Amino acid sequence: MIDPEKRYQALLAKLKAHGARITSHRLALLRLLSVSEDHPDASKIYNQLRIQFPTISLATVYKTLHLLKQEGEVLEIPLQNGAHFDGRKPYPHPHMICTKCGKILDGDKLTFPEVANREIQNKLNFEVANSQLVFYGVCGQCH
Amino acid sequence: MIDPEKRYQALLAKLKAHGARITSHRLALLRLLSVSEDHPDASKIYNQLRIQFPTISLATVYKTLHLLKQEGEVLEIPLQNGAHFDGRKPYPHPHMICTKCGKILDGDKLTFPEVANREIQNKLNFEVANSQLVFYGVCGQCH
DNA sequence: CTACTTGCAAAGCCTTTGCAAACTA
DNA sequence: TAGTTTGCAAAGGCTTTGCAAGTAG
Repeated sequence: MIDPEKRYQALLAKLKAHGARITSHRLALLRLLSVSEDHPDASKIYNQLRIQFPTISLATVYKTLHLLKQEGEVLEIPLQNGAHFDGRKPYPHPHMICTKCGKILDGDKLTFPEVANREIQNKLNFEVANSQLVFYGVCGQCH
Repeated sequence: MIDPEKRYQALLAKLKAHGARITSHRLALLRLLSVSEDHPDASKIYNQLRIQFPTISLATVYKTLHLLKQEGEVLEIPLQNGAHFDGRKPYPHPHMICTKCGKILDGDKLTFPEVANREIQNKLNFEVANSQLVFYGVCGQCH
């Protein structure tokens, strides 16, 4: 499990180390990311932050997400209808999307990516650096 | 290996069975799809077809691709910078994208997706119906 | 004070849609 | 002829960018 407070501190430390300015909007975004288990998209983050900061703009959300992505602290999950973001587990991992309820499950404990990378290396002579693995189907609750 | 002529005939038969009208633009698009091993995007298809049909529009390309997708005869590969299409192997399969030369390799002979689906089913109780598996890295030629 | 950050509006991409004209069957 | 398909232009959704005003350090 990830401790939201620890994650928040880690994100904050990274921003500071990078020399970025610490604004209230950024702090709120870090807080939101460190708590969110649901892989929000930019628009959802924007709407959440707007509750506390009515003047915040979507552009600021995108800019800050971009910054965190560059620092390797946010994982972008590009889907057909826009990108979703994971600020708790910023390393590539499989995602399972339930086509009934829309939930996005994490597959960070699955071991098949290693099998995949090995097979791709051996059979295709292709050196995998990164991957984007999305599975669509029905989750246990919906089934 | 896929025989382009056979694939072309199969696509054509499917269109006819669907009751769609056979236009010269559609024939040219089918021909192009059945020959293309490089997973073109809509814009590339459009530019190729424009050589022979200078008045064809991008909208027509999208509409015809949509039709073929619905018939299950074209696979859409959604990437960050737009969708690419595979009209030769319209079933889901992994793709390897070389970050040096941009080539998109097919992984339709790889076996790990079965391992993946089984692991996801067993560990997460999630029933996979579909998947979109993209690996980024360096291909043999570029390495 | 200086440089970074913000909000706004505009623009960029890719894709879809509405509609009258053209065309297939 | 009837109904589909086409090209065009406009609009849609998501994301980025330019810039003047605001703010952190």
